[in-house]
Amino acid sequence: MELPTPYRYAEVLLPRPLAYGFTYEIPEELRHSVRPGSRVVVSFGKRKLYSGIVVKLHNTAPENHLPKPIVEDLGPVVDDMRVIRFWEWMARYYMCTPGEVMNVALPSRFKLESETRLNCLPDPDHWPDNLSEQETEILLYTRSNPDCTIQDVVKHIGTSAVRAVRRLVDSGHLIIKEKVRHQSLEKWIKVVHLQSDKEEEITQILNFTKKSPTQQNLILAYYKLHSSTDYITVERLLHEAKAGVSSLESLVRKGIFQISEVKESSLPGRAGKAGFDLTPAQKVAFDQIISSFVTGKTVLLHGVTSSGKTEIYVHLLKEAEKAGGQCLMLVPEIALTTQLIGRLRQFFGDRISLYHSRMTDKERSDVWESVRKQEPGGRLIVGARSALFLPYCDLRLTIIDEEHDASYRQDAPNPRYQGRDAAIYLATLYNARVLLGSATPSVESYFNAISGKYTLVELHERYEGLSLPEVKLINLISEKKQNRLRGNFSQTMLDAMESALSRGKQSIVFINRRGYSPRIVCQDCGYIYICDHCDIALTFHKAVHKLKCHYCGREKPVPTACMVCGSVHLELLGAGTEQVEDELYAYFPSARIGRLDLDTARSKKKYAQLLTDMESGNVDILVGTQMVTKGLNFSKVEVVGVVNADALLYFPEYRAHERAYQILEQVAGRSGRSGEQGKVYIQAYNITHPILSFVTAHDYKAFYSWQTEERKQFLYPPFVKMIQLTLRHMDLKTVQLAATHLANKLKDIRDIAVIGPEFPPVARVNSYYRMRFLIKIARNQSYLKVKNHLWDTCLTFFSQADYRKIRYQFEVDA
DNA sequence: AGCACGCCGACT
DNA sequence: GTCGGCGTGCTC
Repeated sequence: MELPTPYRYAEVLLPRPLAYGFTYEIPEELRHSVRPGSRVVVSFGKRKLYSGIVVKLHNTAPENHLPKPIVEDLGPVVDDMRVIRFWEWMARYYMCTPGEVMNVALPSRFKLESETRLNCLPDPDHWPDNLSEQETEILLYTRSNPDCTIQDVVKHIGTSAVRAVRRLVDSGHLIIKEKVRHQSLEKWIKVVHLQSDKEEEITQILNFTKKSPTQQNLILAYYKLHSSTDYITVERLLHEAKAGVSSLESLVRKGIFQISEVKESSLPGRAGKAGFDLTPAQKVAFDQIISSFVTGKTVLLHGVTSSGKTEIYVHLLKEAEKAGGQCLMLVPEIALTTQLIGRLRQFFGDRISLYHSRMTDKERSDVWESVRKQEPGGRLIVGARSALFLPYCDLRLTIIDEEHDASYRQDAPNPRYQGRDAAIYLATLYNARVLLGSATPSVESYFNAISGKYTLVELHERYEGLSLPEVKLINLISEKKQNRLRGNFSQTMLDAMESALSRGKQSIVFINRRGYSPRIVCQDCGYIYICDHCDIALTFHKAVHKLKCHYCGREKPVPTACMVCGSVHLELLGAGTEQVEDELYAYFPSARIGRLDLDTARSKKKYAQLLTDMESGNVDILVGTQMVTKGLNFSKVEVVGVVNADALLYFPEYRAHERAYQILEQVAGRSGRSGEQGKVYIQAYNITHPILSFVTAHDYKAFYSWQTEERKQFLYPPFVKMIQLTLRHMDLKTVQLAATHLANKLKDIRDIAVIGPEFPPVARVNSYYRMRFLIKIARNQSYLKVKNHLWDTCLTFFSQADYRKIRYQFEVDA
């Protein structure tokens, strides 16, 4: 039993974009249990109940108002206050509110919001006579649907019901109450035991079940599992014996098996496979990492594709596990569903837990609890960027795989943060070690390594003496002149794929666009079909026979004639994955072709199937977008083809070249992962672009110095800090006017350079016109000071009546 | 962000 | 008069 706290008040963080926590009074009877990290139910506003998190206890009574009492204590969800400090840091650094951070941090199971329930007076005799028709209707509805919500009434009667409901509530004819649902947080697992009085020999038990082979399988599977694990779950046993529930149930009825439910937290973790040896090169890198960790410095591991970075991670995790504490391994979202997890499971069994947004909320809150309580499954976490928010108590190692990957950045909604950078800050809170790994490090991280802030560890050798793939550039202009183009492919590339196919090898074809064709143009009047809500051409999708907008997701039917001039001569311009796939079917009729893009990967099942088929060699050619560049290892891939490199190189964005280099080098790295050297063919109209020569030579350092030169000259990160401010509104004139006026205000802020306002490449998205500013801040200026100043300026500016309806957002470290 | 409240124009 | 639309400001 804990002693009552001497504190009367609690600062409670609510899941709303409010600038700060609110003060509530802790009632006498809750003083022994409420503490920082507790989840409490509080009333907020007129009648709503929310669950919030206590961030602080104190005795300072609020000056201007009487605090409301805490209604209920739901127990702790955070034990270590560094978790809350991390939220507060993120809100400050990325310019949003702590409530918004908390909102993404907590699994929704922890976020309660009350619903208003309506009930009428049961006896119609007490209803007044002067009711309007609508009021009667509402009372009748609530009588037959007790505990209904206002939304239910609205659905039945219409929006106009809201006011009538309020009148009925005021006159006391409708009773409202607030209801919050509570759910148990403990995960229960069904475990199978052999009945205690049936400890006889296996042969004897098998005798009981002579007549049923499935039941015999179950018993054999039980003995098999029993020797290797401490407990046997129903799920596992059925899977192992390939049996159904019914046969297990009849064994229970016969009194052979017993099934009990236990809390998952009470189970010991299952063991994994024993270790393996690192290659000499990997061992050298491993030792360098360890010795840098001793000094506390962050390490950047730059290892070429297929150099075995994962093996090093596994060894580090093993060491860390032995030492105790918690480890976090961050990976890009997409890599989670693939082979990496399988490999980690091999070594760590169930002791490693996953955490990502595709999990169910139940699964997520289970992991949350096991991390908070440091249970066996809460020590090794592999997750996407959201795993940063788990309630660590003893974080000692953070590994960030593919640290350059753009998906570490969350760009909507708030908090808009860079997961890699936030992970580094999180690690400093816990004094944990950090390892960043990549074959194509981000310019920022490499800059930090060169300047001595990080330790640079390099792995130049590919695993098992493989050589890096040979890259050939194909000049599309000269191929065209020599009549060596077939559709989107040069003959050279097709020949290479043909040759691979004939020897049972696989090919990967990369094209940076999904759909069939990114534009439909009328050949007579030149009209291009664009989205009604965005300033962008619609993409033709053949599989679903629709035009799709890749910005807002809206779909339109495919036109048969031009909507402007009526001409039927509509032409498809440009190529996407669907078209390339179709073409390949024509060129290689016997080949098995798979397609991997957002459209085919949307279903988890299909995606997994595609990967399995690729692994087992049931697919000969894989066509895909950037998805094929991320964390996929297929040993039989010999040829990688890039259909059109130009499409990557000319984006009006300072990171475009970096991204292009990363994508090309990563996709090239998919080839030649076992035995023979891989071959990469890159088609382009301009083959003289420097990026292409860096990729051909696999020369990251040359790319880096070329790129930093460019950034230094034009003042881009890492040479300056940069914040992007975007304004949006449905009306073009309104945004333009506001942006011009805001520009004047921003001019007055010292120590910053403001570029803009400018229209982004796509000015209108989802019916909103956007204008943006780039704000550059010298590295030696106080970033926080400038941000505060910016924040205040915008707050005052946008509170003016004329601009109140303009939405604005900051992207820090844009 | 919700959500209530209050002001104002349209219509029975 | 009453209904519904919308702009404004507060929430411990």
